Amino acid sequence: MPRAATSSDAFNAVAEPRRREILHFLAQEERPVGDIVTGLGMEQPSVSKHLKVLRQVGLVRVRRNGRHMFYRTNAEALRPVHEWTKFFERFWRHQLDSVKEKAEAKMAAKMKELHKDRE
Amino acid sequence: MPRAATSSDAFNAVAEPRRREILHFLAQEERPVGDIVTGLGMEQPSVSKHLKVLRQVGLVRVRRNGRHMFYRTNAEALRPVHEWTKFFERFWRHQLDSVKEKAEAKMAAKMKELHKDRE
DNA sequence: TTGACATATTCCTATATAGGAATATATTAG
DNA sequence: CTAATATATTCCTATATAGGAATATGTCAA
Repeated sequence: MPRAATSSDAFNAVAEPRRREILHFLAQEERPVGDIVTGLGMEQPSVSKHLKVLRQVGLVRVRRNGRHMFYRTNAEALRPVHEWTKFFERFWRHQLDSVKEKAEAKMAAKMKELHKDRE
Repeated sequence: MPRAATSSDAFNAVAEPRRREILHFLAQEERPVGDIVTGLGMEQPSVSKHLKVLRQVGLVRVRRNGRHMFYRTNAEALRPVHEWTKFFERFWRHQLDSVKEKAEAKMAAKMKELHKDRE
């Protein structure tokens, strides 16, 4: 069995760095494809293909205006990814705490040694 | 060019649902491979392969104890994913706000109509 | 209608899977 | 040492890419 399709869900779609760049670029305001091409320095067919994947998983919305297609990021579709990682937040917080504790213990040991010298 | 390797970074590694299950399972405490196999109902070779990918991107740490390999999730390695999605949080918040505003506008229109009837 | 512009699609190829089956390696118990 | 247990690796195959090149589709302007 091969890997799940890039267009199967947000997790797979954002695994590609180029697509993350595009989502960032389209986060603030809608933009035509040409702006993405020049703005991010990618090939036009490549951008169109990435946009297709992003559209399939609902990460971008499109609106046509004449010959221009205006794309914009649909942030809502990123929530599942954010929520999933959020669950682990408390764990890395704890990890950081224990690193901090170790550093403090080390410092305390050093202070103690300095005291010894004075005795 | 094919897709970037699953072992190239956390984004690619967590695109696979099975690997996300494993990370969740190993978040609270370290466990031997056998526990993952029975706990999540996956094939043993499959679990070993997924663990290898997770190890390569630093998402899990291992410790040997006799014939058992104890794996645990290294949540810290998920921070880049969390931080990247966090940037979009304000956008989906705004989206929700505008939905809310529309709902409130609708409600206001209804109230106004009721008032009209009384006149 | 014809050209010019904007975007999408098709064709091509090398490559990295995920899972299943079989086997290899490592470690301990007796 | 040998058997048993725990985990890892190898071999296999179908499949979905990402990017490059070429081309198709769609829409407007004159």
